[in-house]
Amino acid sequence: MVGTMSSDDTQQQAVGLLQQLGLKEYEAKCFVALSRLPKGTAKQISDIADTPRTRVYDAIRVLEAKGLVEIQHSSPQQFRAVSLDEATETLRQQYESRVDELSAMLEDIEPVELEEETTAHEVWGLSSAGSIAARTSKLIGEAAGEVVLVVGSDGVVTDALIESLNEATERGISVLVGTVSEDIREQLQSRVTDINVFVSELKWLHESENSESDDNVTIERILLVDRDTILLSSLDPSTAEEHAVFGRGFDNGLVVLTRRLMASGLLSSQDPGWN
Amino acid sequence: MVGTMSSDDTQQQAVGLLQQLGLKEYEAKCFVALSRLPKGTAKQISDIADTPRTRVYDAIRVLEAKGLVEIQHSSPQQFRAVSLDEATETLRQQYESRVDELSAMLEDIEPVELEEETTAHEVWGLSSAGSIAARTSKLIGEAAGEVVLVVGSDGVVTDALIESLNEATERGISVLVGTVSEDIREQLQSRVTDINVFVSELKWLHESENSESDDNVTIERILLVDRDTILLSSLDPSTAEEHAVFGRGFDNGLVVLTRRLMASGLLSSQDPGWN
DNA sequence: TAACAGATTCACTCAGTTAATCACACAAGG
DNA sequence: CCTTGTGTGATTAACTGAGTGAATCTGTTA
Repeated sequence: MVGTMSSDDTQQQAVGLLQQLGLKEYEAKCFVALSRLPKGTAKQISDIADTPRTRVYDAIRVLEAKGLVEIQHSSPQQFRAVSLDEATETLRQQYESRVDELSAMLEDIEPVELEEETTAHEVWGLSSAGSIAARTSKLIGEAAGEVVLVVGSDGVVTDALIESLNEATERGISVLVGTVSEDIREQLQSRVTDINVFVSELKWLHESENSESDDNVTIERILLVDRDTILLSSLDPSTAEEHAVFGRGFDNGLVVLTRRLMASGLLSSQDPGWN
Repeated sequence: MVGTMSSDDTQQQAVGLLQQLGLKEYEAKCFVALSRLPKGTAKQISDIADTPRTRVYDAIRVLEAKGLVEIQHSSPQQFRAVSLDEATETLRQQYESRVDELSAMLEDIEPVELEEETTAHEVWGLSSAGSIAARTSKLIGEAAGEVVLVVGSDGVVTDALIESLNEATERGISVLVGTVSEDIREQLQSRVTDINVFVSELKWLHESENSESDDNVTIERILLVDRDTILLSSLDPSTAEEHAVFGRGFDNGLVVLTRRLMASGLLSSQDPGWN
């Protein structure tokens, strides 16, 4: 049913998004309603937005304070939403400034006792596709000599990733990428210079894991940097979430395992029978 | 007391910002605490963050799902915040994608009944410095022939404004700007080509408004575009908020008033005795 | 002017969420 | 075996927001 969505559904989703962006339900509903009218009174908004008319005023007041709505102080009052461009720009700027402010503060605070031991042998878990992607780029950017990457789906191949890879090859880093499909292989080969991409036949990685146990989670990325840092993420089909483990240290168990794996994969790739 | 802030205050503010960015109090506190440590256990976090230890686990779980924290599944569990860069980047991207998605949806929805009458004689009010600035730029960008602007403080002179003005002069628009200080005048004259900037002696605009009534609000901007559109904003000293009125239509009362005002100001500016 | 209708504000109830505390199961070490 | 500390879950209290109706204000009409 993707692609076919009732206007009502879309509206509901927009309300949800607005709420995630910090608005209350009434505020979100009123704004969406106002976005559909050149201008409107409390009554009109109340009808369209399906909110108690008596609360429209509160909601609009908040929206006005946030710079999303303008008010005509007549009787009855008229309201109208600022243009879509202005609204998104306003929201964006508010958020940017908050993040910047926060960033500055945290930089100020950070200095506390820091007695660091060797981080070796540790394995950390992290979630959220966004932050895993960010970590991927960061690690590629920090590579000293070699990057080995296996991409499990085309969702991994973002502009940011391409950029990271190009930046790495320019630094003289050896970049070797394995993919699951010819499509992805071609795309990477053409967009990244001096890269070595091959289509992997690692069926045992992507096909149903034998029979029992794992409810067929799929490997999304494997990243091995300088043979001592590993990022491995998988896609949980039930929740559609991406989870990753991250390890560092040449003799970290996970790193060793993956290194062996990659080594065997690399050898196989030279093998004619390997495709 | 600005500039001198206890680490504790800063921490509290950071927590507040994080909450505005969508985190709960515990989540925010834990993240700030973790930002001060290379890594930490639930107990350490609980001590620093001043949150019940038994609730740290929940909070961290949420943070991990949002991509802000990574977890080492040992005993005891160890937690650590992703780097500041990664964190802000993650937050930024989440927000960006939401705004983009929202933008797309609202564009889809907007078409509802639109029977527009003449918008003349209406005066609209809007708040939020950010959105007033956005509106200012938008109006300058839409100018057909003439822009008259009075800036009441240097807070108005942003890069975005400079850009709008330059873009306007390049289109052949006549741009005339009045300022309150020689500083601002020089800055504008140097950064915008083909602009006419003068220092206004409009004391009656900026000085205490006579005696009673207004608790000395100050005029922040006056923008008159093509002699038929006006944006006038003032700064409320008690709340430090900027409020604006916006009117369109050649015979709109507010527009007429301002046009007369500007006209007299412009004439005076030619007058040697006017400074 | 009096009465009226709609517009607007305010105060209140109810429900869901979150903060805060507690009780308990579990593991490691003495 | 007891002690210490970790981790999970249940419970209560405080708060926030949704929803509703009464009170106030406005302009209009009889």
